[in-house]
Amino acid sequence: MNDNLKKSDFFDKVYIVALEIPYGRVTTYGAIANYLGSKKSARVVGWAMNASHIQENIPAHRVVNRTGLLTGKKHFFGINLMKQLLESEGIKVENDQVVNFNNFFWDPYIELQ
DNA sequence: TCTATGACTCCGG
DNA sequence: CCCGGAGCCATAG
Repeated sequence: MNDNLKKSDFFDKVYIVALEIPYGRVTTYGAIANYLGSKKSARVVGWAMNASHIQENIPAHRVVNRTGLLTGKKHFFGINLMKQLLESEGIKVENDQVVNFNNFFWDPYIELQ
């Protein structure tokens, strides 16, 4: 039926966009939601990230909230894992927040067009 | 079916 | 940006 296809559609898109995030760059839940056409569905993007553990190679650590705060860090195995992953990519994280976030921000709506 | 929840965001102060 | 309040939408129970 078309409903099972429809159900995985949004999550699948989120995963695709997440995989398109370049190394050493970060984006926001709202940016992904906006790219998918539902700017208001930022929380759902968070849900997709929460369920992204079923998928492999999903760089969920590159997705932060609009201020660059690592709101999802507690959902990683280690509390410092998200920070470590970002810093390993050259992104400075201080007090659970990305330093110079605007400089690393990658907007799929603009980059992917 | 309905209610509650949340890895969010926008708005006004 | 900080703070409090409201809106949004898919999932879980």
